[in-house]
Amino acid sequence: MLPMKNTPPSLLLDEQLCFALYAASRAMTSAYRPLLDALDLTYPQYLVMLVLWERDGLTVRELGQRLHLDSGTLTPLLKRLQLAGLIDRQRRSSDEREVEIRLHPNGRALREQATSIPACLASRLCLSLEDIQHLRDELNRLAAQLNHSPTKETES
Amino acid sequence: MLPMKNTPPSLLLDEQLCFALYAASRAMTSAYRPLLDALDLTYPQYLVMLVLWERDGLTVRELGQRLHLDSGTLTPLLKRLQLAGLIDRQRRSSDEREVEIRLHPNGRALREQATSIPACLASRLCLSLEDIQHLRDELNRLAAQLNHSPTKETES
DNA sequence: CAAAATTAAATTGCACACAATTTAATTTTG
DNA sequence: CAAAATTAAATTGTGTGCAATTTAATTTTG
Repeated sequence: MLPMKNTPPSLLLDEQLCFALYAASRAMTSAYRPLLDALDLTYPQYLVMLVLWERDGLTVRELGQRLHLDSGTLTPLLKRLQLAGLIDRQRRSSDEREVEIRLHPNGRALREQATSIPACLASRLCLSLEDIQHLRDELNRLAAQLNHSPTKETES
Repeated sequence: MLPMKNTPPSLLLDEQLCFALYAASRAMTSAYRPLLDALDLTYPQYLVMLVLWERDGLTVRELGQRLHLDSGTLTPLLKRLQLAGLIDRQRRSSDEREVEIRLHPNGRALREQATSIPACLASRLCLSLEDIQHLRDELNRLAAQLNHSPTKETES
């Protein structure tokens, strides 16, 4: 009775969820850029600052767990934040392998200038707060699915 | 009567739509990686091939419009695809400014090996096809919103 | 306790993204 | 038609992402 519409997955670009994600993510980063330029931050640097404003004194490893980034990405990024005078990096005396990241006063103060950014972006989406939250939750579920079911299970 | 829940946008990482997008997009790319490794393609290279499999003989500019990428990204990527023997690049005689990208037989043949990839990925999402399509459409609307309302309008 | 295994950062190398500039070809305009 | 403006790629430079390796510190184990 119902229209049998079982279209198999195609190779058409515009039908790919992956491309919609890729394009939307880059569009979002581009939308942040002019706002972050005013704070002299890149988008990934902004994410690091969000984490540190929530909880200061994390290690590189803990930052990486929060953002799903490894030391190959974080180490040079954090060096740039340090050079900009926003953070401090120092080895933990309790475990010299770990590097603790702490906010400098400048970095803590920068938070004030960032408070208006989320609302500024949200206003451009033409979506209700509920829709935004729902979309965010869907994306988080999606990422969790992808991260928790790797192609090759590491057989125990 | 209804619970007044008008939470203002916060700076908490886990409440940001932008981070959900950023994380989901990278998780998606990581999920493609093992499948694309078998074809010796990176994810952006795969997107270029998707476009060319749909319509051959586009210029760098047309490819860029389709993927929202500029020549700074595409030129070296296309050189690598050419080096891999998948495409051919040559100036248009009708307009020597333009470079036309054409599939090599190898590049055309690679399509067969790619046909199973979308279904393979879709199966990992634990979402119905309808849900996937709906999410894709929402993301496309979101990207369109962000791309069509730049922060600084270029005053005509 | 010393050798082996593990762990955390850093480093190296490659491939994007993207702003800004350059080069070359075409189109517009005075 | 020639100079000016525009356009398309390429180039240059910076900053991610991420795999793979290296270095140094800690933990585990025989």
